[in-house]
Amino acid sequence: MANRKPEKSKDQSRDHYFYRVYDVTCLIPKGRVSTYGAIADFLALGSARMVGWALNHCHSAEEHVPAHRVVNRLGELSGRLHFATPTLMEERLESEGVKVKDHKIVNMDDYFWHPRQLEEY
DNA sequence: GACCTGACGCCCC
DNA sequence: AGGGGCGCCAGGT
Repeated sequence: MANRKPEKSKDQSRDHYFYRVYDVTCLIPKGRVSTYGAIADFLALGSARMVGWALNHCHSAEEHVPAHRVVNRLGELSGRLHFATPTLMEERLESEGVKVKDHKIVNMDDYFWHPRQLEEY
């Protein structure tokens, strides 16, 4: 995981990066949320922007990626417009027990989950 | 090939 | 304490 990927092909490393982002995203427990920065920090690859870029292509993934559990560091649903419908993201969050008010998660600190917590167990 | 933009976030004022 | 600037890396124009 800490090992940097040798350069191989650019396409391969891109797909690999996609896979890593999807993988971490799928680790977010139901009813919890994480942030672009936390995922970028955990992967130690690219930047928070690249996480958003990767998630933007999650429709290419065969398996369902719970992209609705990824928000910006303020708890705002900045990616909601990229879902099938503008309200789908908050609908999914609400259905998991996460309160959303005005496109923003209420009590973000209570729901925030950092991938690093996985290793602390 | 330069320039802008983005599902971001830190630093500075 | 709120707002703006800039770095980040890849794609689109």
